[in-house]
Amino acid sequence: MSITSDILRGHTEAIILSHLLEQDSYGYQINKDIMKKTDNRYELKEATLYSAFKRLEQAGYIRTYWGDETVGARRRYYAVTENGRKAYQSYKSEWEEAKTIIDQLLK
Amino acid sequence: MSITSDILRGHTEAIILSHLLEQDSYGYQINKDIMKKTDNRYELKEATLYSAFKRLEQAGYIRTYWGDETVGARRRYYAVTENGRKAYQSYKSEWEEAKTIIDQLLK
DNA sequence: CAATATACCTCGCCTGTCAAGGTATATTTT
DNA sequence: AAAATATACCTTGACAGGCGAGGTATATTG
Repeated sequence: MSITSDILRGHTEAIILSHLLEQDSYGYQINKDIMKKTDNRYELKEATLYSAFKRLEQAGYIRTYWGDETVGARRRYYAVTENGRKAYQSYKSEWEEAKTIIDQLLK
Repeated sequence: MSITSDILRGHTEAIILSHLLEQDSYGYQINKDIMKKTDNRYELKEATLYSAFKRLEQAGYIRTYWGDETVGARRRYYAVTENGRKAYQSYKSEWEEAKTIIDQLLK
C-alpha cells in the first residue's frame, strides 16, 4: 500500500461504478479486484466500500440483489442503474478536469 | 467553481508549496493567484489556506516573516524551507502515482 | 462617507475514510 | 476433531481536511 487515502478521497464512488460497469459484483470481490488491478498499491477498505455502497444506492446509482449461492456465504450483488451510468460519465469528466488543474498547479 | 473539494482534498499543501517555490508570497495573494492560474475553475478558500499554512509550518515545510509594508495592511509572507522542498518532491511523485492508479481504475 | 478592496484570522459543522469490532459459513491445516 | 484461515456480510465511532460564516484593521474609490 502506498497511496494515501486523502489523495484517493472522493474517487471511491467513481471507482466502484467503473468496476461495476464491467460486470455486476459484490463487496468482497470488488475489494479483491481493486487490489489486484493496482498490484496491491491501493486497497479500497471494506468500511469505505460499504459506506460508498450506501451513498450510491441512496443516490439511485446502483441497485442490489442477493446471489443464489447454494454453498458458501451469501453474496449481495450490485448493479449500475441508468442514472449511475450517467453519474459515472460525470465523475469521469470531473476527474479529467481535476487532473488538468492539479497538473497545472503542481509544476 | 467546478472542482469539488473532495477531489482536491489532500492536494492543498502540495499546491501551496508549488506556488511558494516560484516565489515567497502571502495568503491573500496566493488565493488570488490560484484562481487566476486556473481561470477561476478552482479557488483555494481562505479558511482552507490558513489551516494548511498551520500544518505546513508545524511540519517545518514553510517559515513565515512579516513584510515591511509602510502602506496598506501588513502581510505575512511564507517561504519554503529545505524540508519543504523535499516534501514537495514527495507530494509530486505521490500525485504521479495516484494519477496512474486512478486512470487505471476509471477506464 | 459608504462601499469595496486589501489583508489577516478563528470557530464549528460536515463529510469521507477506516480501524476495530461483530456475525456466519466453508475450507484447509495441524 | 479442533484450530486456523478464507469467504462473505455489516456497523460504530474517531479522525482529519475543507470551508461557510464570522470577525478585525487599513486603504482606496465612487
